[in-house]
Amino acid sequence: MAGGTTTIYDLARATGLSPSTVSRALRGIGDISPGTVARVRESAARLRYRPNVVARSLALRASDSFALMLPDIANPFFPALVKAVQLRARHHGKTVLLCNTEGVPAAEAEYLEMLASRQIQGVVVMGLAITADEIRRRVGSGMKIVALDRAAAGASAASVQADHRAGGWMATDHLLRLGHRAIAHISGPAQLSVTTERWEGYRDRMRQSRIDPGPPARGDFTESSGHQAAQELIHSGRHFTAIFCANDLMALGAISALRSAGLGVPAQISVLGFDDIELGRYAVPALTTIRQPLEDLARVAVDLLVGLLRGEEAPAPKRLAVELVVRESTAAPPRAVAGQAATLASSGIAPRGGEDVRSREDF
Amino acid sequence: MAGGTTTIYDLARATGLSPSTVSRALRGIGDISPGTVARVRESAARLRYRPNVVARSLALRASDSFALMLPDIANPFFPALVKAVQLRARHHGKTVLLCNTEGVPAAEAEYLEMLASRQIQGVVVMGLAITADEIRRRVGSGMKIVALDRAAAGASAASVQADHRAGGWMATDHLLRLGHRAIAHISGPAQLSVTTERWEGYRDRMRQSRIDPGPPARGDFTESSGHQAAQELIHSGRHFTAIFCANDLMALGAISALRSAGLGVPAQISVLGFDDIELGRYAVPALTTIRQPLEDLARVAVDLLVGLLRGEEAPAPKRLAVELVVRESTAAPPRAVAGQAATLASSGIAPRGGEDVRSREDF
DNA sequence: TTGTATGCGTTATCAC
DNA sequence: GTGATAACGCATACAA
Repeated sequence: MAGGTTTIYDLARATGLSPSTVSRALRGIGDISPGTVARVRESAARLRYRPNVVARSLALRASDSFALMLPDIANPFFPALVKAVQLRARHHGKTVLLCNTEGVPAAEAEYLEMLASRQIQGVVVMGLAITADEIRRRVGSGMKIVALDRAAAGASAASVQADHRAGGWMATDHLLRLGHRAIAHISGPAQLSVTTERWEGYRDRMRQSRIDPGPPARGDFTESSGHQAAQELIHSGRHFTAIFCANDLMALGAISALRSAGLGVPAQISVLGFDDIELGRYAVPALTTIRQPLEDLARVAVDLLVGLLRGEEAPAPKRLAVELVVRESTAAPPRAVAGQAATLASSGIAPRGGEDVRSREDF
Repeated sequence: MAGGTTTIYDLARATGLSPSTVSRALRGIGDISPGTVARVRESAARLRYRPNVVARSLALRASDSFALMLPDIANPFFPALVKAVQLRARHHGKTVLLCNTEGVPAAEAEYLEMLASRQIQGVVVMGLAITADEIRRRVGSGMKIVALDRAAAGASAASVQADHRAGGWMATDHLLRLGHRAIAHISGPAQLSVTTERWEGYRDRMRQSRIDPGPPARGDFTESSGHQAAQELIHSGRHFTAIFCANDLMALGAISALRSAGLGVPAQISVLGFDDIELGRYAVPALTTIRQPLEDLARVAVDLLVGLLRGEEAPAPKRLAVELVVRESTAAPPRAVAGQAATLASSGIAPRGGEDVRSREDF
């Protein structure tokens, strides 16, 4: 045990066996007698043997970890997902390397080089700027890719996504059923597929009720962008009694802006988010939202990746159902001033009426 | 270039040099002629050579990454810190492995084994259950440890912390200056040093004004625990006009509970947090809080660790200053009902008066 | 300034 | 069932 660390050579010496037998006994593969296995295990425990993962990776030309690339861990949706992914990864005996790209393509490319350097052959990507095909072009076809909550840009990648379009549809439907007609939408970054899909769901449901959806206000999924978008909406003079925000964080920002402008939520304006982050539950008012199945997404993504790593074929893209969670930020539109509830002029005390209305899914 | 990857042997063949010369040229160490360096670099670029970090780690018996262990990445304070740490790590050419312990000692131990297996010899720990000495006992003295925002439990570890005690003091001082006398405290997990220190700052400042601080309500730094603690405070019938919460997340939870109970913030009850998480800025009301110098903490911690890894001695524990950030969740206590503002009986409309008061630091 | 030989700890391919 | 032996790709002591 040179230098304090025990190796299989030490175990070989201790047991009177050969290194290769020790190696096999430790991993329980090949034909080894139960007795030897026991002996090896015993002295491994006694000598506090710890396998050297680095040496193993070198010999195997493969690592036991994979990467998780995401644009911004500061968005509360992602930490929860990271947790879920790590949990599932451990279930497979894998560790995950977190790569924060900040949405900048250069960082993405740099990370990919890094992964290749480390013999890492699998990556779960979320909201990336570059496509799976570009990834392959950069680091070779050995890299297994699973797109999480994002259209598989490039035919060959496996992917799981929540059904964002259905989510947009359900959100809008909920507001329409409450009686809203003037529903604004604050969307996310234009290039992201989730942005488009949530918007399409909204648009389709609006059109179904013969209402012109109008152009979305543009945000970037941060709280401050939601705040700002809502402010612009207010000052534009555009009429609306509800806002469907493309994620919870922007919804929180929007609520903040509305209240600062003297507009009650949900008394005057209803606000609906997307994701169902923990924070939304404790916000005041508690956020009505579309829940993404976080654990399921993580589980499916990791399992998919592990499958690819084992050499399995990429299955067809998977879609997971979302769910409407009705809380307190949505209510019926105000009765009296229902023509201009959202203009700055009407920022006094709201007429009661919306507060206690709770909606149910009943279709 | 066997199997698609280029090695230094390939470069040696391409340049007519030996592998060791190539190795040195690539790293720019030893005495090598400028000409050979250029030649090596050129063919490295042409053959798309990528150093195999795994092989290097094996040869060096050391990894180029370090670990960041923290209890719960779902707490918004941590993602921001993770970002800052990763940023600084890249500045040193290091990558960081994120270890989420969920506060369970078994997970901590398991992660430590994992680190040792990977030849990782440095770790930045936050809010861990086990001490630095226990870490050393487990994985040997080779592990370099930097405690971040936590007392260096065990003499030998380096550490950086914000000045939590001063923070507790400043928070309480701010409330006292606004005119509050009955100030409750919702604290964190008892075994954490930051919990104790923040509480001590609160206690000292209270005593300085000859007010009995009373026992703190106990939370665990989650929003829901803040919510619950505030509820219990309300139902206890105990009198208070302000709450100093040991972190922002609990403050947000407390505000939620207060409002649900019909208590206005800050009109009836002032609430003050700790950390200055992004969310607090956009909450309604915007959270008054004690700001921790996130980037500085991360920078100092990483630099400290890199120093230790280079064989430098652990310097004395470092303390970084915190800062009071006054926003909207604190105001003067209500005038009229100043005797029982916090009981459920008085949950009607609050007397005005607190709303527009803005405090300044003026000492 | 450059080359040779060896080791890092493991796995895999053979042979016994 | 078990044991030699040769990779894996890089770094380094030593020799030239």
